[in-house]
Amino acid sequence: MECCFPLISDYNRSMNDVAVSIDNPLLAALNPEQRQAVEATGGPLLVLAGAGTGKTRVLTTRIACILMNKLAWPDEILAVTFTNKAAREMAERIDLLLTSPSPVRGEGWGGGNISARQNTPSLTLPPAGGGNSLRWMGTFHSIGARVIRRHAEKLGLTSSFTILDVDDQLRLLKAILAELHIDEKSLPPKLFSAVIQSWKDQGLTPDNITSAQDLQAAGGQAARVYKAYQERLRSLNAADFGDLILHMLTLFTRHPGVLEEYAKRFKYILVDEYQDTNVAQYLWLRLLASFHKNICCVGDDDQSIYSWRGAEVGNILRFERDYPNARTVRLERNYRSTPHILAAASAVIANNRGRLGKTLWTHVKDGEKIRLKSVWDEREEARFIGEEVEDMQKKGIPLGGMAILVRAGFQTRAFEERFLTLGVPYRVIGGLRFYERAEIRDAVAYLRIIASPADGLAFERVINIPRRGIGQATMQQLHTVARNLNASLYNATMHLLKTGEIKGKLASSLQRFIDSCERWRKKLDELTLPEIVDLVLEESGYRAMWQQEKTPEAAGKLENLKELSRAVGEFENINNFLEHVSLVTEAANADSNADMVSLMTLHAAKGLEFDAVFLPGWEEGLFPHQRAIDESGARGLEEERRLAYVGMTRARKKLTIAHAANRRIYNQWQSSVPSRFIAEIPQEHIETLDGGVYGSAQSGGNGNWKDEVAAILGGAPKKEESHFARGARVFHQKFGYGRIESSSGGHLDIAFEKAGHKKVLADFVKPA
DNA sequence: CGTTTTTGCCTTTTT
DNA sequence: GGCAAAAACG
Repeated sequence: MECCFPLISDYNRSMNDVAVSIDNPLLAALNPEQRQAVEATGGPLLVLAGAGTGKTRVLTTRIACILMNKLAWPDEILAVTFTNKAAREMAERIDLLLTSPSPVRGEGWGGGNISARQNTPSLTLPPAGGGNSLRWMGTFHSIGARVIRRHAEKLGLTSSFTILDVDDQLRLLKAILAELHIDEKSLPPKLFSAVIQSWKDQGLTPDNITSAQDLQAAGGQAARVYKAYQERLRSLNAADFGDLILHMLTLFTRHPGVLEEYAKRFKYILVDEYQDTNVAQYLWLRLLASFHKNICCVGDDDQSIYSWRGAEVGNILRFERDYPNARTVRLERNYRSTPHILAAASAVIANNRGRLGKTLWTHVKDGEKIRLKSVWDEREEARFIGEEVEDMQKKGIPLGGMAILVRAGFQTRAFEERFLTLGVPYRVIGGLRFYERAEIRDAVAYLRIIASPADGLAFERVINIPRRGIGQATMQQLHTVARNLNASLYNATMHLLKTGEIKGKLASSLQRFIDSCERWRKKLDELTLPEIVDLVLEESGYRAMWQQEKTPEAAGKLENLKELSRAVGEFENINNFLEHVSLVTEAANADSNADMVSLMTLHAAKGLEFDAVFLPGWEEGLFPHQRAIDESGARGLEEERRLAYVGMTRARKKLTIAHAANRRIYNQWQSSVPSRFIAEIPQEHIETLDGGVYGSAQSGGNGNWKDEVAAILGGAPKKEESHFARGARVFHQKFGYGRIESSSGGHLDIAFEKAGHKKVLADFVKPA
């Protein structure tokens, strides 16, 4: 998709070149590079902002300066982020800059400090960008939704289209697979969902699926499923997350007039976390920037950790080629970490190739070395970190200033158990989000039916929750009738009731459901939203359903429902609320101000910082993760390394890395070798703690300790089993290459590439 | 149609 | 090993 926008002119040039006044007090608080990035308001600008170098500060000051110098009105600035949190934070900080005459001085109020941040339940907050009337500040998806609603009819939708969640998507795909007679077993809906998602990330509509490789995806079925899926979405007046970007591209390329309107409007475009943009987002930005060309992208190629979600580091690497007059500013002065931490992180990331390259430095002189701890297994790891946490707390570091960052979700369990026995307060960040909880989705589905009865997916979700005696057979009948009449499930139900085709108990049950919906809809005008929610939860019997269940989970669910009815009060109407709930996905963890240790994945930690950071599980196979290497080879390994870099640079003062010799994964003991990333840290930045199994092997300080470790492991119990680790690639004389699925007592369960699944004796297999 | 049993998952997941 | 979704059963 080439940029097809012909209206390139320089009519606005003179205005853009007005220099931001030097005596601006906002600039006084910046270092020279930051100031450059803020002052270069005319033309394309790439800001390479290393971890902890104050990129949010640059972005917000830049916007504040543009406004103060009246280079543009607030609604002529487009500022895009990836998360609602980032958008909200930016809005707050711009407000602060514009209202307080003398800005807060001091080094780096750089990244977000979780203990200082109000992590309030965002369900109740208004959409970001409200306060300072920056109407076009938000996430790619929220801006997409807004643009698409405005021009919905050009895309075959109405302005009230619904945004599907992942559940809805899968349910829809499942129905389509059934219609197309595609076997769900061999080609599961999830596979199609992934392929379609990745196509949308690349900006490919069904008509654009032409490459041989794409046409073969998912057994050669993906292209036609994609087509059918998009048709179904349109007939349901719905869009999925990917569509929120893809439809904008379609809109802009098919209707140049619309593109012109937006491209002319946005005199300044700012993009946060540019390294995380996918191709579709990249194309979209390029179209919008084609007129004024005042696009400022801030990012860090070393922190690109979402390629598996379609992010293209290439976007940042090619910026200078795409915008010939682009300026590049590097932010390299780090305001967060001590020298040892910075040097270690820099040394690790230096092993990656194809970087744009930055050298972080700090004026801070002192600071501790990184501490490295070897432990026997994950229980000892948890015990060690638990002790350290208590120790640091005694020394005055609040629990809220500590975090344990893991590669994979299951790792948090050992720590949770440990903290529970120690009585150390902790919180797990990530995991199930508020709106993803089943009870919230159910309640929202009821609201969706009230707001738009044609919402068949919502109808299907709750028609039998609580139980109304409507099962598969009835649903099938409803679907058939709906298809024949070209009507919604809701209308089909009404039709069947009218004609008397459904009788008896079933009919009265359905009738009651329909009557209730009608009644609730009529009340929309008289009652407030919380009253509506309460009414629906009460009259539908949904709340009663959970009240009858006397489990602790049920109590939690009722709490969440209460929270929901409280939260809707903040919204003007039901549609505002529904839009918000589909686009905002943050956990409503109530008392986030409490002093607690944070447990999260490395991915979830991006953008945060802590006084003390613990990085457990630095073992080959887990980190770098075997699957990343298997699936993406050298590229996968480099992304794992960036993840290591992100993790290390979260720490302000204390950084502790740990690795275990043995780890139980899915109840199988697996012995492991320390992560190669540990070996990439220069010795002079490491302090090796004793007490571990092979602490002595390392303290020798020779470069060969990896071998020693392997030797020690050779003597560890269950050697045979660990020799063939789960996931390891092996070779068998008869069956060829394969991957170990499981092993027990010398018997291996192997998925061979050619021969399929086989059980074989370990003796007949050797590592590939 | 609703219950019980069996099977199949098991890296990360900004919206 | 543990959990959720499908299949089998009543």
